[in-house]
Amino acid sequence: MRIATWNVNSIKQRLDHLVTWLRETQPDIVCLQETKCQDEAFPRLEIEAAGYNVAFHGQKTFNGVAVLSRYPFDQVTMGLPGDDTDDHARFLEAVVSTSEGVIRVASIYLPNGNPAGTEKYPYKLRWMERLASYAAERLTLEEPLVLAGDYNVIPDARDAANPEAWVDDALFLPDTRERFRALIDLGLTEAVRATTDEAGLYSFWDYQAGAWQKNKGIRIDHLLLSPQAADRLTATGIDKHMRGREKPSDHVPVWAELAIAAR
DNA sequence: ATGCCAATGCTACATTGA
Repeated sequence: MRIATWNVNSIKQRLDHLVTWLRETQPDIVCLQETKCQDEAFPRLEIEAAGYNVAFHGQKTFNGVAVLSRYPFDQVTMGLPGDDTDDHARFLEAVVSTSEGVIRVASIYLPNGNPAGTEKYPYKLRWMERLASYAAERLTLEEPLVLAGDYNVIPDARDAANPEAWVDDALFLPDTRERFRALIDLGLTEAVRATTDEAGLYSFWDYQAGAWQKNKGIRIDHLLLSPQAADRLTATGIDKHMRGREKPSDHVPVWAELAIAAR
């Protein structure tokens, strides 16, 4: 089974690309971020017509997450626990049933945190701590669990074409990377790094300054796997070609293949 | 040091993103 994550930067602007990509790559479960769409306007019918169940959690203008699944949803939960005052639509957890049991998946849109000198950065760090608390709790279930999304974290210098350009950025600051490491250290496996040590693998290229043409990318979209999911990891990939299409998202899909039979 | 580009909401330009 293939599980993918993709920050689409507006579901409405990217609907044609999304449906084409679903047909081409046949993922079983997809976590989307930055849908930028209120729930009543979500293009549910078009996605259902492509063969997917869909759960979404959006808001006006910004943020917004969704999960698409070829499997039926047993359970859908919106919002990351730990702060009732946080009204950003950045987290959606779904439990799906397969012939080999349940899989728990969360679509994550972790706060950017820039500029780092403002209240945006402590919000990011607190959000990461809430995510770690959630992950620690879920890991006790000993289920296949996939936390997939736009983490807004460059884990390592080899994950940026020009790491020097990011040293003061909220995506690469030591506190950011430490908290990402702490999350991994709970017992999660970062799927792409579990399958390759290659440098030069990116999931985002800025629209500005010819970043795509110069391949000045960063790798910030990740899939974190519980031990029960990591044990079944067989392959990962980054659908880089999607960045070269007309009117692309600035992010591309990242996916992991798990040895769990499709229906 | 700043704008570069793209999207939203709105219909001028501010805000957000990374």
